[in-house]
Amino acid sequence: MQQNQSAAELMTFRDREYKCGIDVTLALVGGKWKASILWHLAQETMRFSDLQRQFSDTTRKMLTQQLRELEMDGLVNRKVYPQVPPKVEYSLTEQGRTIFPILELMCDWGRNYAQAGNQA
Amino acid sequence: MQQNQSAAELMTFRDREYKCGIDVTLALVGGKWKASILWHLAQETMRFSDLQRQFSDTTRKMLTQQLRELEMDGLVNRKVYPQVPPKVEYSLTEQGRTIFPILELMCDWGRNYAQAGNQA
DNA sequence: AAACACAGTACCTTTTTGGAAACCATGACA
DNA sequence: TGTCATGGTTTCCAAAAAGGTACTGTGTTT
Repeated sequence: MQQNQSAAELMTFRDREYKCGIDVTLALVGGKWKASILWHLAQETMRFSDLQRQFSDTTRKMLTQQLRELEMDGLVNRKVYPQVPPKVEYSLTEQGRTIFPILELMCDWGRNYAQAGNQA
Repeated sequence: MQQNQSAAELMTFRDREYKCGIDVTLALVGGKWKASILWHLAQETMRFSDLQRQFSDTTRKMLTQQLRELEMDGLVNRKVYPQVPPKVEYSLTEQGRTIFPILELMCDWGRNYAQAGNQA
């Protein structure tokens, strides 16, 4: 009497098990920066230094860490131009683009929430 | 040349500032349990003990903590019946229900991702 | 020969989150 | 009188996430 929508199928992702797609999604984009990074990359391909400017309140280390994980998870492309000084461009993969509708809703919902909250 | 969609307006929520609605949304439901809790409550009102059964891999402490925060944030109702043994029912508020479309998308997207990933 | 630009890496510390185990309050019930 | 059920709280500890600072590599320019 408890298997209504997701039934008994467990999902596996990076050696962990998840009962629900929501948890998989959060594992992929639930950190402090990933969703925003994807959102920005959805607007345009960006170099590492562009991202640094956009996310000026984080460190290079955090950015590269998050980008590496997004890349491993197949959501982001990393293109290195063999030149000096280096040039590296980040963009969304096909799969990365499929998450856009969620980000859009999250963006609107959060903004509405903040506005409503401030009026109360 | 950088203000395309969210412009210069900062959002405030619980003494913190956010540049983007996405970050607000993640602050509200981005933890390890909150999104799932909302998802379950969207299906039906539940007593605390029901939630404990559904989330058998977490502790009472975490559950109450998350529920309290969701309540403070206006997403969840807590109704106490004055009887012994106690009976407490949790349900979504109006505002809590507005997040349902996001959760639905997240559920589908995560499930698709997990399936596709397992075939690769 | 020295300095610069870009895109990092390495190492270490701090903060946040999650979790285990024990304790509490109350009225009903045996 | 003692036990049970429900819905918690408290304290302490471990793990994970995030952050700070310094260092690296390499062609090009000065």
